[in-house]
Amino acid sequence: MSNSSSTAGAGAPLTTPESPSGVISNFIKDIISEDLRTGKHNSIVTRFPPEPNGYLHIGHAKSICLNFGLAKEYGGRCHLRFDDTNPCKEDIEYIESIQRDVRWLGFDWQQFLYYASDYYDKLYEYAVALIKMDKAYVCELTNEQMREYRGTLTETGKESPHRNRPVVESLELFERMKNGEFEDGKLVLRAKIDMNSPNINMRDPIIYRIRHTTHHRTGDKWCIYPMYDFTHCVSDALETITHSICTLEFEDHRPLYDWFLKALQTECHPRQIEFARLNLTYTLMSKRKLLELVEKKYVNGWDDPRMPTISGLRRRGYTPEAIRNFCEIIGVAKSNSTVDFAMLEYCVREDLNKKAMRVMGVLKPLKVVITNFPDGLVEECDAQNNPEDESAGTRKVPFSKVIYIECDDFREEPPNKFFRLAPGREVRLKHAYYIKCEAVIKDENGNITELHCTYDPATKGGWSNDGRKVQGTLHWVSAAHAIPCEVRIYDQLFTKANPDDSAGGDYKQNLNPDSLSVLYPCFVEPGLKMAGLNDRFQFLRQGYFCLDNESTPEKLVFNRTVSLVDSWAKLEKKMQQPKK
RNA sequence: UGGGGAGUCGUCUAAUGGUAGGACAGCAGACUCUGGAUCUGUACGUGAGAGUUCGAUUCUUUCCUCCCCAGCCA
Repeated sequence: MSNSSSTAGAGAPLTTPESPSGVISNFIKDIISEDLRTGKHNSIVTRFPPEPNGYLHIGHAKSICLNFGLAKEYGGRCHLRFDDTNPCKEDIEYIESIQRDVRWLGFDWQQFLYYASDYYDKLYEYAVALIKMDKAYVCELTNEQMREYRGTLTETGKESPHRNRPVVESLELFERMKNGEFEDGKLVLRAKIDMNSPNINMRDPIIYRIRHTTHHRTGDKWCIYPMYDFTHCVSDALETITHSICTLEFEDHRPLYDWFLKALQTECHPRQIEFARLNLTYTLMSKRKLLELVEKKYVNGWDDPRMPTISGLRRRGYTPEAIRNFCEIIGVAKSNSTVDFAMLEYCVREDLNKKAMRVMGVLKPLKVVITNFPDGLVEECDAQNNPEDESAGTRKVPFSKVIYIECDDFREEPPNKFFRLAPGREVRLKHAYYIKCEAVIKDENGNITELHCTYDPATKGGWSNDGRKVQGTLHWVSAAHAIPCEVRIYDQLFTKANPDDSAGGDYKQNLNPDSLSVLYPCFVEPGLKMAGLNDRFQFLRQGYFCLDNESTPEKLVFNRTVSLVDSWAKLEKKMQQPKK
């Protein structure tokens, strides 16, 4: 990897950061490296510009990692700027959540926190300047008329009758707009560009509209609000952004971005670069749809662990490291793409495997009585906390006559390759003893209620000194010491890889009715009493878990972040499938 | 049917005129007190055609497919 980057004497090592192996390049880095090499810029300034009208999701994480990551890698800076120009949809709650999420992801905007609304005065002045240059005018067309005049994709537009009104008239009208003399929608300020442009964005786009709405930051100071296209480029320029990175759908807006800045002759003229937004299988990235899921209670809030939101992933147990690594390995390009959800799961498993403390928890308990184990005796078994990390140490786990094992770990009639417990079969209890199933106890309906097993005292710790081998190792919890708790198992929120793929065109038809399963009582080893909200656990042989924020000391609630790779489940599924 | 983009293993993504590589997913095996992890092996791709060239994913050209744009949203 390092041998290919020996650029033949490119000659500006000062500004060309060493790509440490493992850092993946992309076309944006190529552009930046070139800009630095040629001296176009000495350092870079990027920005992450969310609109505070919803919670951040994993797609935003890609953008955050890109923008902040670029700044970090090239020794520049990245601004956090709220693009708050539409008070009808925005809210202070979102501003707070966005800051929390960006910070949690591990990024720091330092003192560079901005709001487009901070620029309202300047934006107004720039708009006036545009009018004075005869590059903008106040238009009285109604919404409907405006649409007619705009033309279509294949037909050019018509010029507004107000297009050539005198500058002074527009100036006066615009001031009166600002002063609140007109009701919503009555007048707009438009850029005077070209109604015949094949690019619809250039057909005299609206710059300002009237909205008698209280803004979450500026209150009632303004009743006119600038539109995105005007606001964004000006904000970028004011902040001396060097590279304005946005998603593909704004490609068509770039000529407009450049038109404004050229007309206004701003000192700084950032370069807009577009990349493909993230799509993930089995989930949605549309803010509108995520909002609908929240508002119509298909999920339990923005931080529902099934949501692809940062707050949902956090609650689910994902780590910032896992998400950052994910954003790194998926790459950045310009073609629309949909990343396999398995890639995200891979990242969280990889991270948690290194960090998570191993514990034992039984999700679907089956009672086992060790018939030859002394009544009342409690033994302490030594258990490794993390085989991947020696420094994590060991702990003691109590073992006694009555324990719980996993229902799935016993089969009265074991199928081929089932290595777990069955009548007459011997298995190992992790960290404890070999046990052998001697009897299956059932109720009057034939349901298994408990197992009677015997243990071999000579196998303490889980080893046999006679070379005898067992095929399976089970996790378990001592019944007398177990803590009952609730465990929430999550599955995909949607049943289809592309949730938008539905007959009626309604993604909600693809909602997975089994996306949440609540298990109770589950039993976990006693040490888990001390679990904290930031702890991550691997329930041995099951998956990674964390405490849910609804958990209380009286009733522990765990979320399953992700299951372990389960090759038995895979095998079993395959065996069940009819041979073709 | 105007304009703007994009087409590389199943999925992401490299290679910019010189061996099509990596990751995830898949398959097979080794190892293992987690059927985890780890390790090994394996299969799978340049949208199609024509041209330039010793040589094309890369350059030219024709075609095909997909995405975005007709908010007083961003």
